[in-house]
Amino acid sequence: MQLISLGTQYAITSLIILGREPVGTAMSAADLAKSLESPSTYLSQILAKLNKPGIVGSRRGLNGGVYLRKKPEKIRLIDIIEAIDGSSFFETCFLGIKGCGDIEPCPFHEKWGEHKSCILFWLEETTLQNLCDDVTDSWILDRMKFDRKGVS
Amino acid sequence: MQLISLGTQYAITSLIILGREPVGTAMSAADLAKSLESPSTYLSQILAKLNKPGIVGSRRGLNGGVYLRKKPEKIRLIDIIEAIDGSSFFETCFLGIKGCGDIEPCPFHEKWGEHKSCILFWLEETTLQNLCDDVTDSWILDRMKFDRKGVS
DNA sequence: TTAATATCTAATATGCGAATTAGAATATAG
DNA sequence: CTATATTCTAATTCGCATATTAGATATTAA
Repeated sequence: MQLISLGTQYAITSLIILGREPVGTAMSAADLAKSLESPSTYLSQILAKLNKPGIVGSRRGLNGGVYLRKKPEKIRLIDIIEAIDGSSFFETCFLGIKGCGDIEPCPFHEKWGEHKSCILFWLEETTLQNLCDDVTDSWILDRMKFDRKGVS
Repeated sequence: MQLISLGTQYAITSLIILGREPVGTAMSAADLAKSLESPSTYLSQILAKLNKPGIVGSRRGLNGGVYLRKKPEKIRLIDIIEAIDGSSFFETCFLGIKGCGDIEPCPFHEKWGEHKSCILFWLEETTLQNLCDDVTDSWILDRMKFDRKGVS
């Protein structure tokens, strides 16, 4: 059991790597995938889902790749999660009872609602910038497995 | 995405129904399954997992079934969840980074840890008795789809 | 214009939890 | 003892999220 899917985990880690470069810097899905040890075309598909909400853009061809379209402080964690997983986690009943709601609540409705709100608030206020700030250089270097051009 | 599995949802609802009867009252998995609209042998397997931790016992044969072995106020929600789903939710990293921990934390480690602790505390202090108390008669009747012997 | 590099798209495969099924074992009532 | 009700066990099937693959399309550098 996980709150977010594997695909979203890949996406967030990719964006943390991307977010440490100047906005607009492109990285290929293949390079990012090498870092994450994930299949590159699969990562490509995942990152493409961040295109519609305007989080990233992409360029085909030589020196192309995926790049941020917003400043990291404008990208909220919840936006990334919703783009890929949707918002089902925040909408479903703890007991899986259909029809559960304020009118006919299951015995978990109120308390579980509080917990969900608490998590939701956190995901809304946390930005990619916060994540990039929290990450140590050694942590990120451990995950930069590709050869960066121009970096010895 | 869900915090608990479908099987655990079935188990909790079954126990709520059982918990409203005197301790020791047996109900067949088939009857309970009718209430939950779940396959009965599947429910049987799920409820069997509550046997080892001493939450329920079972009797084969005519008038047999599954019965509570503890008072509802002694059965904690967390015990039910761990018996079926295990405790992976409370042990895994938000980002799925292996090696994530206090020593080499991922950028979510601390905050996510707080949220998990908060939920864990709730699941530890909530008992089956609490759930049975919170449930309204009409709610439970909606879920009692089988013919109860001796009840008109 | 050509070769190399990438994304994009869609179809397919894989793996795992969920669900089903069939039959064996056990208990009870009469 | 027999018929019936029930759990127990293990094998199988199903469905979906995850992952892979192949080919089309686009871009750039030279």
